[in-house]
Amino acid sequence: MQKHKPTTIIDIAKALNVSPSTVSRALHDHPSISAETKRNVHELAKKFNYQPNLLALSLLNKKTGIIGIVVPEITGYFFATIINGVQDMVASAGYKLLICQSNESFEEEKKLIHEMTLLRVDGFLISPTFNTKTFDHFEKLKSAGIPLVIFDRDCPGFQADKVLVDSYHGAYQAVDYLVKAGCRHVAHIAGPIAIPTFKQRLDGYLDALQDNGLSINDSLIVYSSGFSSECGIDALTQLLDQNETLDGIFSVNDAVAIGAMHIIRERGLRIPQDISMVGFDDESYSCFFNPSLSSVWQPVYEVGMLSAKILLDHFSNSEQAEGYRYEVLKPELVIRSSSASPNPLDIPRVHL
Amino acid sequence: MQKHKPTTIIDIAKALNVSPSTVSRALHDHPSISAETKRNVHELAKKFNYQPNLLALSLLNKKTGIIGIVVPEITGYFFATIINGVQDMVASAGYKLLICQSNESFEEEKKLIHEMTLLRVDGFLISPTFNTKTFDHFEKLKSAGIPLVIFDRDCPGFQADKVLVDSYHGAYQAVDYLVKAGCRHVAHIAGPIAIPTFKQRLDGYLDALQDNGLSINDSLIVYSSGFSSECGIDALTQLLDQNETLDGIFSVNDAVAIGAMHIIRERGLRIPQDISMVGFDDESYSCFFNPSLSSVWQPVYEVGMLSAKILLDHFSNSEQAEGYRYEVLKPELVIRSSSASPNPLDIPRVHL
DNA sequence: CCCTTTTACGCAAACCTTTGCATTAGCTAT
DNA sequence: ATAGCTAATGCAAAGGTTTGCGTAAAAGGG
Repeated sequence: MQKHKPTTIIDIAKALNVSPSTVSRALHDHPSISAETKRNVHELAKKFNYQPNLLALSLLNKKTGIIGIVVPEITGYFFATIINGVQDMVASAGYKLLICQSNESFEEEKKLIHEMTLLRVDGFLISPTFNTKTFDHFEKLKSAGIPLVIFDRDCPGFQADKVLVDSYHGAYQAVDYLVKAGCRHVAHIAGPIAIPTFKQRLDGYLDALQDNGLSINDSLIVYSSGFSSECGIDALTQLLDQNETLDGIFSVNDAVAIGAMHIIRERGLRIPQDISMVGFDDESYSCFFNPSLSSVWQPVYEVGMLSAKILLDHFSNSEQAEGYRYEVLKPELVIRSSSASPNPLDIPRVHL
Repeated sequence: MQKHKPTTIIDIAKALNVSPSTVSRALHDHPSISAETKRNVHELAKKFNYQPNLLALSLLNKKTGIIGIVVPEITGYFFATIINGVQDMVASAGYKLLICQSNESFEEEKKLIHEMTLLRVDGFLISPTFNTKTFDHFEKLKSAGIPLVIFDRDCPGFQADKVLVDSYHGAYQAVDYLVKAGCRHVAHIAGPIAIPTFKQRLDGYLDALQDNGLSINDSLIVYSSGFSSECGIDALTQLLDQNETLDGIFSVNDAVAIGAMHIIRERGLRIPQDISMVGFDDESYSCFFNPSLSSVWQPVYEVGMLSAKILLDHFSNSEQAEGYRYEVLKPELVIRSSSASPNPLDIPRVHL
């Protein structure tokens, strides 16, 4: 494995006894280069397998063509699909994507952003950690003139372009549906309400109950310590041990819902006859559970596409339109068989 | 959003009336710089918020500190977890990761590798497309002296460092278990056998049957057109429509198995009483199905860690040990309740 | 007081490419 | 013949950093 150093424009220039500038111009088909020189250059470039050094170019142009994306995790349908949306959008504009995971660590997030700044990425797409309460590291980007778009998770008080999903609306739909389907004692497995997204889901739950004339029972709200199925197990164990009357559950996400369903079955209860269940996220496997899990679908791919689009707009229209974009996409309730039908005569509409 | 250009070492030099070299040395704590100068430089660097330009450095050192990883997809537990393993390993060595998806497209794979070469990534981790039959683009990397490690999917005939999982062994275990549990008519939902991984799973299936003295029934082998749950639905519909006797299924992966289980239930058959099921991959949700899905777990995270480690070794020991590393990791059968217990008295061991 | 070290720093090259501004030669038009 | 033009190319700077080597001044030794 002989390590040739890559051919440069200078190598070609020497071999042809011309200057590097001539070679550069020939390769770019500059009009003031003779046809013969061009031919020679192209020929030699092919022969030596010349590849332009993008580093040198980036240094010169002060742009790398790389977009940095920071997500809390890539495992899981949600962020992976957002990344797909981003990828597809930026690739079509000739940009490359540098993907990093913060693993929900604020320190990691700061470090990653810093490192990517050193690499001179042209812009950022960021979905902040749940532990991101201060935004100095984002402000730094703004004052350095590096465009950024926040997606999926809001940063209250921080001004920037944002692409979010209307969690409140999704939650409201889900709970409203449960109530209209006959549930009178709907519980909520909530996420940490310090986080806007989960506060919104809780609010949607509360408002939907109240708008339907149901009173709120605080002991039907249980807070999950995390977002894995194991947390769902814990949450539901806690809930059932309270012995409250209970005929419906709105879960903060599908993974948790699945853990919860496991416990429901284990206690000999039936879904949806005894307890209806609605999740959030519409994971790819949710429709294959038994019973298939009703869930709130989010336009994840679109979030990715739109975020990327907004970022790309910064590159082309440098004349920064005043103000920041604030886009809120609508989720959609997908009804399957884990929740009772509103009209007992209806057969549940099963989505695959 | 005023776009300051970033401070350079030259700005500091001018402000202090010294040469850039002095600033550089001061920042690197070079011994031949006076304590006072160092103090001044550091002070000003902090004040101006100086950030070294990694592009210039990369250009100089001919290394970027970036590792390129090309995977067929990032959606899904398998590759996402491998990436986690890689990430953790390379981060500890100070490398950054450029993640790209080929979407199982050979052309895309070639294009991505080419582009990443232009960006001068220091090395590659590649899991080839199912459509990658020729390896010229890999050979190019080798002859350019760029180290690469192939993982998860083998490239027959191409010499390189490889980290693979022993699919044959996993499949053999699964089918051997099904037979010992009493299944006499074990079907296999196979992947495309043009791909070594799936050929191995098929071979494991065949050998396990024969070693147990069972004959092979070709109509019990059905080929799935893909790897999603929808494909499992198709495959099993086809299988059941043949009306063959059938009491066990070994599926090419969990997603397909889940689609298959859906159909089994729909036809009024019971799992595992009528048909036992074992999948492959041990997805994170598999243990929450009803019944929970037995599966072959693969050491995914370890594949990532080891692949990255081997690549990193190339950077430190440039004195290339002769020959290529060829690592084959062992998968492990995880028995849950979708498969009958070997001894009817045993209660199935349920893994969470 | 002079020679030798040491201390502290500057110069310039190297990494690779692009591009505005010469520069050269050959031609045309006057 | 000569100014003016065009065609084809070269020069050099710029982008930011590191580093071997050279050098000045100060310090030390005899």
